[in-house]
Amino acid sequence: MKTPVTKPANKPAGAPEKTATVGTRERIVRTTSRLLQRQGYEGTGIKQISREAEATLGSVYHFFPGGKQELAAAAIRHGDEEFAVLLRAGLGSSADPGEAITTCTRMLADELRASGWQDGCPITTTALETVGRVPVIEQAVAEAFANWRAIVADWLLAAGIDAEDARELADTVLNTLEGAELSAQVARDEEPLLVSGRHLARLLATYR
Amino acid sequence: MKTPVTKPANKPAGAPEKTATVGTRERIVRTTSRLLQRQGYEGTGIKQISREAEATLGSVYHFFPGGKQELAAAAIRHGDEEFAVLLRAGLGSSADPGEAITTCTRMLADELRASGWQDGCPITTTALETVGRVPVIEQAVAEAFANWRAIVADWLLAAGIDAEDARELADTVLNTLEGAELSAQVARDEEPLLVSGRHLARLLATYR
DNA sequence: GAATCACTAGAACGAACGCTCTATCCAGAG
DNA sequence: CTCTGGATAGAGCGTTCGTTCTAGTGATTC
Repeated sequence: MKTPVTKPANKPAGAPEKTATVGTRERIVRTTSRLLQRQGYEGTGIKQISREAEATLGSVYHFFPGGKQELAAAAIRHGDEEFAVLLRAGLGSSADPGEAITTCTRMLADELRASGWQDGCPITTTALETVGRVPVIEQAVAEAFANWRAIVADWLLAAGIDAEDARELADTVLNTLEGAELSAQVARDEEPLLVSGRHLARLLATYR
Repeated sequence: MKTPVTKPANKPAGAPEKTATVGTRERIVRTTSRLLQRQGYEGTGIKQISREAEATLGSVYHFFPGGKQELAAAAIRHGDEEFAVLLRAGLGSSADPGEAITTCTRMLADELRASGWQDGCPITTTALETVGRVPVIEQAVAEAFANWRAIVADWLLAAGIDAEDARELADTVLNTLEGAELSAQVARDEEPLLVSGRHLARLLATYR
C-alpha cells in the first residue's frame, strides 16, 4: 500500500527445498503451542499470536481458515508430539522401569524449573478450558492422551509386565505425571514431581 | 430509573436473622465457582456471572471492589472447602485405607458423570490459567492444595503410617486424583479414575 | 422527618476480541 | 512479456470485555 519495499518475503535464503510457506506455518503453530501452554485458550488472542510469531493476521487466516479453533487444534497436535518425544526419551533411558520413571520426572522437573514454573504440560490448560465446548480441540486432546498412553503401555509391556496390567498402569502413570506436574507448577517446587516419581517406581516394582 | 416498582429487594421473607447481603454475596461466589470450574478464568465474564447469579454489576463490585481477581480468589476458596468436604467424607468412609481411597475415586467418578463430564476439580482450570500471573489467585490455589494435602496426610497418619511417609504419600495421592479426574474428564470415561484408585490402594498397602 | 448507610441498578467508557475484507507482492508458468 | 495463485499486509467490522460512574432503593438511627 504505502510501502512498496523490496522485502524478501521470508524465504530464509538457505533451505533451497522447502518454500517460505512451510516456515511461516510452522512458526505460527509453535508460537501458538507455547502461548496456549502458558496462557490457555481464552487467554491467548489471535493478534498476540500473529505478533509474536512475526506473521500477519492475513497469514494466520490463510493457513488456518477455520480460525482460532483450527489453529489451537494444530497447536495441540504439536504439543502432543513434543511431549511424546520427552516421554520416549525418559522411558528409554534405562532398562530398569523404576529408574526410567524417576528419570522422566527428573526431566519434567528440570524443564519446569528452567522455565520459571511456566511451562507445564503443553495441552492440559487448553484441554480443561474447552472440554465439552470445542469438539475439534477435544478430539486433538483425546488423541494426544491416547498416544501417550500407548507409549507408556508399550514400554511397560517391553519391561515384562502383563498386557492387561500394562494397559491399566499406563493410565495411572500418566495421570500421576500430569497431576504431579500441575502440583509442582502451582507450588513452584519440584518436590511433588520427584516424590510421585519414587512412588510410581515403587508401584511398578510390585508387578515383577 | 424507569421502573419505580415495589420490588422487595431480595430479603427472602424467611430467615429473620441474616440480612439480604449475605444471600447475594453467597450467590455470587457460588455462581462464580461453578462457572470457573466449567469455563475457566478467562472464559468467564463478570457480566455472565452477574446475570447467572441474578445480581447486578453494581452488587458484584460492591462486594468485590477488587474486581474479577478478588472475586475469583473468593470462588477458589469456596471450591477449596467444597472439595475438602468431599475428601473428608470419602476418606472417612472406611477404616481400611485401600477401601477408603477407592470410595473417594468412586465419588469423584459419580459426580463427574452426573454432570455430563463437566464438573472436574473446581480450581484446576483457573489455577493453570493464572499461574505466575495473578498473585491473589495463586495464593488461594496454593492454600487449597496445602489444605487438601493436610487432610490426606492426617488421614494416613491416623491409619498408622509413618509421619514422613504420610507427608509424601499425601502429595502423590492428591496428584494422582487430580490427574485421574482430568483424564476421566477429557476421555468422558470414569475408568481412569477407578483404575487409579485401585493403584493408589495397592501403593498404600506396601506401607503396612 | 431528616440523615445515613448498605445495597441495587444499569448506562457508558476505552480497549481488546475474533474475524472479514480488499489490496498487494512475488515466483513460476505460458 | 503477461498471467496466475499462494502468501503477505493491515484497516476495519460488530461485539464483548472489565471497570467506573451516577442514581436510586428501603430500612435504620437520631
